[in-house]
Amino acid sequence: MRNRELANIFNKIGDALEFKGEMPFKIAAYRKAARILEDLTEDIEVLWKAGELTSMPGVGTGIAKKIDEYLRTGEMKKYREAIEGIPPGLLVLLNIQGMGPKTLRLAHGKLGVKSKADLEHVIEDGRLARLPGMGPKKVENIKKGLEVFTAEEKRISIGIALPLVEEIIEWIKKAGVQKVAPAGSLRRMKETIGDIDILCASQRGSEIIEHFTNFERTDRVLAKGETKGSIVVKEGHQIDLRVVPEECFGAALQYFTGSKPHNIKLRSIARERGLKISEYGVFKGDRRVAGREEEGVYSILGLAWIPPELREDRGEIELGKVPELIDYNDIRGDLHIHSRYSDGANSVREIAEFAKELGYEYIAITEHSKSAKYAGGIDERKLEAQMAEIDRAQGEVGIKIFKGIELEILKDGSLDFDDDILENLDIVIGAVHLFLKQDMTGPILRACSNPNVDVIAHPTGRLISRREGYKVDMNKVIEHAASTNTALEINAYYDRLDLSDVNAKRAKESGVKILLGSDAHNLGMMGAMRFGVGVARRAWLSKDDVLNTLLAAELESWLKDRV
DNA sequence: GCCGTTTTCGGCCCGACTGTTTTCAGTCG
Repeated sequence: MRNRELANIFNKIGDALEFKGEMPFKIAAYRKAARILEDLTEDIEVLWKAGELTSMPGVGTGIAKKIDEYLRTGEMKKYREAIEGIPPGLLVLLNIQGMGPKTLRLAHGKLGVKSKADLEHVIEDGRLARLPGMGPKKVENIKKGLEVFTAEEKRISIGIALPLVEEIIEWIKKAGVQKVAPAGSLRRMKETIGDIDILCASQRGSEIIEHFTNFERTDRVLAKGETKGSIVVKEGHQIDLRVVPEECFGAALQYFTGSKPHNIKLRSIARERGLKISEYGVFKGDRRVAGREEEGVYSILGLAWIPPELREDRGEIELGKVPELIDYNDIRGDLHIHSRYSDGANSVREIAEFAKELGYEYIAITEHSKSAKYAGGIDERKLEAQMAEIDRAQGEVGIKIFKGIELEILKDGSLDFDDDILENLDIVIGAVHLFLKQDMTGPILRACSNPNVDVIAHPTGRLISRREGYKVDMNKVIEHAASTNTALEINAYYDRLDLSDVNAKRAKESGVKILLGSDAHNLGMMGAMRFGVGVARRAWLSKDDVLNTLLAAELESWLKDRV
């Protein structure tokens, strides 16, 4: 897949043209093309070979020609021209808060700034502040931006952000407000979150914000006004709170939830209808015609309310009706859990009892197998012993416990246990934890072909913002999983969330069943299931696409009959 | 650069904030 490669190039063209002061709409067109490529679930080369590049809205003849040129020759003349004369390392400075294209061009043109080091230098010696239009405050801002920039790329996993936000929302409620809600990418349940946005309805703006900034783990207060406050908590994450009047809450929630492309499309629909949308409402002339409720914003545009997880401008607006999405309450059980037998912290019985508390009808215990030495993988004898314990716990707790294994897929695609062992298990989850440096496509395909392997766990092996994952051709895996009726897992552990939403969407479209597994190693981690559900919703999955929404008996027969 | 049966040209989403200005440009979300 060269989608991302091309997206990067178009983004860089956007940056370069912006720096050079090119027409804003041209720049927007390149950025839009980049985004389309990032979101594209199909391989761009497939569309290219089929001559269907311009079938993507946002890709016209100009962009299509450039994609074609690049895929044919590995080069793009426009890109070369765009970055011509711009020192490498200059454009990344556009990512500094407070540093836009105009300021950067000024600093480059007048002071010869070519790098971050140069920039720091002209800040220190005061030359930047003396440029026309600049001043001490602006420079101070850029200086602050530089501090963050150094520690850049610290998007937070949804698994960290959501509990933190819930805690802060509880705190805000103590100031006596009713309506408080997360917004932004957190509300859209994106796998990682940049800024954390919270919205609240009240007439007492400054009072609420004062209270907000006194949150117990506040490290620094960045801003404190009547409608907006901004803090950095001790863990280093920035949280923004906005306070709007009650009658604007729906419009503001819609507005701050985004995504940006989704909102842009809504506003152009509004414009066609002679309406104007802002965070204060939908207006016909000066008259507010919607804005108290989020639903109203959509309905006045002739649209049904769209779940936040879908708001990415990936066709959800044109769809005209709300697709049935899976809900957390549809989940009847967790089928990827580790106990003390391998590297988990709890006994089978403790897990079963906790699962019952969560309202589950069933679970599966899936230890690591023997080659996973680092995780205390179990051998055949220990597996045998565990089966007896599972039978006992099942009788005592009164919840269906499937006997499973998270089976190591080895270098050559062979499996850690023999088939006669696997045949006696209810569920076998094939997984790669070793040989992370090599291309694991072949081994995974071979594992799918084994009729005893029901599921492939965390198929790419990525760890969000820590590890890219092993090499694997997901197109091939999805295709083969579809033909062997092997399920693919959305691993709900917040560092994995693998399959990603994009891959899961593609898998669904190919007819592959999805399993949601917490991969829990202690009771607390079982709660991660909700993050997995978030990914599933972003992937447009319905209840029918996900295996652990089935009743125990239905699941059992799926596992037996799937080949 | 993209787009369109009211347009093949002339539009393209919107508002706040900030700091630098004496009326507005730049940046951000």
